Amino acid sequence: MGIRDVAAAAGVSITTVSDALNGKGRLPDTTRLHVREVADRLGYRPSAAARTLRTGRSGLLGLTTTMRSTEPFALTEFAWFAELVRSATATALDLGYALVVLPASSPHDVWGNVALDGTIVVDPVDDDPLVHELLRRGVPVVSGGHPGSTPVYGWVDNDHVAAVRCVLDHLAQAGAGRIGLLAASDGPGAGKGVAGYRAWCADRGVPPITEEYEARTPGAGRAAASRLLDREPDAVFGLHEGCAAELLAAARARELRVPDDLLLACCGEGTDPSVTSLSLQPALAGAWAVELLVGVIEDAGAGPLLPAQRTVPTRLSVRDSTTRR
Amino acid sequence: MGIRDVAAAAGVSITTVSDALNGKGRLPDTTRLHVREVADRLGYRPSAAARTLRTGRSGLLGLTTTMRSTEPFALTEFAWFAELVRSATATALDLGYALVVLPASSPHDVWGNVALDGTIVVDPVDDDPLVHELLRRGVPVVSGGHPGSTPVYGWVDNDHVAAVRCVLDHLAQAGAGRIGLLAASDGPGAGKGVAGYRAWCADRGVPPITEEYEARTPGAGRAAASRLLDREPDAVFGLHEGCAAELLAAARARELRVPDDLLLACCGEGTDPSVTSLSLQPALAGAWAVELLVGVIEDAGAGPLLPAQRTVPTRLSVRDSTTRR
DNA sequence: GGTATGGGGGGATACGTTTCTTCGTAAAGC
DNA sequence: GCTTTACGAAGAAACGTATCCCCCCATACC
Repeated sequence: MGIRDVAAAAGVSITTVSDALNGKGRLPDTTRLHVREVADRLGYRPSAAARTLRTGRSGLLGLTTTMRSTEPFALTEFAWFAELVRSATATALDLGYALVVLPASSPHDVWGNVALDGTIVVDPVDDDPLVHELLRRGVPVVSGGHPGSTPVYGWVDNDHVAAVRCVLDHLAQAGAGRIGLLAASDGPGAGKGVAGYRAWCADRGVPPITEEYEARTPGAGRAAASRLLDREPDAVFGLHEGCAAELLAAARARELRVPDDLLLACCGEGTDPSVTSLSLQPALAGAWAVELLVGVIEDAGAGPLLPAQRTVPTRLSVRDSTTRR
Repeated sequence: MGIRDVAAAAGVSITTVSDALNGKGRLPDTTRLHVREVADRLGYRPSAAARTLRTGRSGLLGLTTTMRSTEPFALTEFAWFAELVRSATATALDLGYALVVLPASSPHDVWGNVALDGTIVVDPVDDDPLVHELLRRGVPVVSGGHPGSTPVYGWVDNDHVAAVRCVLDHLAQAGAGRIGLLAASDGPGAGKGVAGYRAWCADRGVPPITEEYEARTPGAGRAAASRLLDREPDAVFGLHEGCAAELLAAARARELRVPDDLLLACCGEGTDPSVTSLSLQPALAGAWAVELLVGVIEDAGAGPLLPAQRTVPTRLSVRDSTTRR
């Protein structure tokens, strides 16, 4: 059931059918309508594969991230990533594309088996080999998070330093004197977040109090949270999702009340509605990354466009955990 | 940079290159290695589009669900659906497929532009037109949730009646006498869930106490929860995600303590770690749906297989909200 | 009468694979 | 010496679309 059959049934040529169905060429409306009617009657559906082969466009965008184990999602930032993917999917669909989530590497060669018009790489490693491979194939790449030295067509990212400063300022204003930081050393933006914290401390002339842990190691978060509280801060800031839960548990264990004895704030999408949290707005990041990517794809050839960059704003939700009664 | 160039560079025929790269045909290892070496040196990558056109297989699975507005996810069951998608994606990748999430309908004809080897339809409507269209195209369909009268190749579903009974038994055992039910009337399995509840009540000879609301309407959940508590139950069961939060809020508003004055349990993925909840195990549902679908795809032609069905078990996590001190 | 003009439509090719079929040659079996 | 067998490899036909380019026929214009 190809375009040929439609052409035969309608008594016209293949060219005419293609033009009629795609609104191209110069055809009288009568012909156009006739062809469409015949195509409908036959239940004809054009082959996506053939169209892709011919035009070189598949309408498919890839989305990937560095991942632990075979899971396609980074567990450290599950809520953040899930929301980013949801938003990216919706935006892609709005623009006429479909989005497929792929692992950075897999036993089967999935990357080789799917034709991609472009790809979003979330948190690429430095000089990401996957990105280089994609660019070599001519697949445009936009990154989520600063791409480092990896050359890409564009990227979206939060201003991590400003974000950290925002939270710290808020804690200070709420009366905190000794602010501790808990971070997952392998979390996204960890380096910049910690650096921003140290810079802020240096500005104020206060000593930094930080503990880090590997998110992959079970129990490491709990232990680090406990170590942090050992150092007797009057406020704590969790740089990554999950930090809040660990800190709350550790505080409860030593009978510290939040916010009375300890102020608590964290980055992340705030599953706990009582904890002050700084949203990184993953929905915006996902949507903008897709918009950037589609822009690159559709403007291909329109001059040597510099890598476009967009900074995703953060949003601080002040809640009970930093509101002294 | 096609297979032709590789053939020319290696001094062999196209057939030989194809066979060498795909491990088919009868070729001495020397030839195979030589061809592969040349292909590598040239940086040759086979065209997924051409392969798809020729073989009729794209390695792509679709996943869709009935949705409100243009969002590709049903918001009522966000955590449930997100986890199902995550698990389905991972399983598909393990089996060598990629998964693309599509809306049931969209302004752009995305369904027509992507070649799918099969599709999972989550919570299809009765006699789903999308499913019929897919089947007409020859795309195998597996459904998540009972397909009703829609003909599909297989489905996965929870045993909603048993699930409800399980929770009610638990509440009764925990000392509940008057158990109220809160349900989103447009939630998945709502009909069966409520029916199961009524049946359970009938068995015991106790009057059912139910309130329903439309999840789409803002504030409806809060109002329904309040109405339910007006009827003075000593335990409440929220059939859908979000019910727990509404019920907790309503209980707090009238100074009922949980679990002392009111036992609380709900279905859902339990974002609140203090609420007893019955997980529908969306990860299992997603994985099994993919396995079923891939089975259908790869056994195509191996006899007229009856629709395969798998029942996803539920798991009750008993927590503080139903544990009397 | 000859030639622009423009609407309407068809032929043929290319996109890059996979695979069916065929072909030659050399060793082995009778 | 002649037929089987097996091996190694190539030719060529699809798969279904989009599109470049050309052709034909009126009408209109000089």
